[in-house]
Amino acid sequence: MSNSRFAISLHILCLLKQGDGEAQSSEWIAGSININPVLVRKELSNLKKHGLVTNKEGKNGGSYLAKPASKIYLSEVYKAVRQVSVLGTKRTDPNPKCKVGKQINKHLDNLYSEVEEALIKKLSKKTLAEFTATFK
Amino acid sequence: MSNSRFAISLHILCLLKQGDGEAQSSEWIAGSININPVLVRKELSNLKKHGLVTNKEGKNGGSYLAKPASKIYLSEVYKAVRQVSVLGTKRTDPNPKCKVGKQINKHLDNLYSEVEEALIKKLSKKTLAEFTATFK
DNA sequence: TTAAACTGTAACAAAAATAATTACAATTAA
DNA sequence: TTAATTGTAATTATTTTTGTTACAGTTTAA
Repeated sequence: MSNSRFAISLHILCLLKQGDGEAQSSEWIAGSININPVLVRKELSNLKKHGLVTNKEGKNGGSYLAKPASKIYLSEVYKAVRQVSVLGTKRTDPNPKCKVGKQINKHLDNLYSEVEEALIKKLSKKTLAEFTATFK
Repeated sequence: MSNSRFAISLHILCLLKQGDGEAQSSEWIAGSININPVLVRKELSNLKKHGLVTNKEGKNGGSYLAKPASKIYLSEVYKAVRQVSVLGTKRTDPNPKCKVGKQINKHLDNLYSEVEEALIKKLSKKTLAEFTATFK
């Protein structure tokens, strides 16, 4: 993952937690993260799809957490933004005529799954509430 | 990490292990991975810097493992190619005028370190020999 | 009932990261 | 001394990521 979706989503969630139930606009959120509001809306839409946020359209609309911060595990955030494997992907396929080339992808996939599992396990031990608790 | 350096490096190491001490040329390696030989040479140069491979220049030159595959931990491969944090990086800095924006990077860094530690721990449990052992 | 403040999303453009290519000097074996 | 190889710089091409523009749809409230 070399994009910044995890960081952006977590930042959004921190702001919503801090907002304490009040609807926060994507414009305001974008201002804190310092990115384009459209990107924020895209991430919000994704977080919504994964059940982490809810929102209101229209005037005075905005977003807020869909459940208490103490019930949001960081592993959920990871799963929501996850696209490719932790250890990267290759664009071209290896040479199937080579013994190693032919089999390596399968073995890499297995390895990546194991590693990702460990990562998710780690993230599932921390909640959004715990993460934000250390903010002074 | 959304580039494919880990996969490429591991692929190289598998080929060298299979090559059983004989020098393998970057051209041949590139053919198995199906990428440009110059990229292979760059990765080899990096793996060499990290003490995982050795090579011979000149005619009949090429690369081979610097130590037994049973002594090469996958965590070493990860550390050799690691550039940015597992969970991604953001290009722009958050707004320092915002309470959350001001502090989040520090907290993200801590979180990333913890997660990466878990990942490395996982990878340090598997050697190159074990990884290649399952290749038929 | 209409204007203002929002979200949602598509389409396109810009910027950055990644990979490929070309070129050639340096090294070594035979 | 020639052929096969590494090492590496410079350039180009491709892909991914991010930003921008535009506008339709929703909701509130004057």
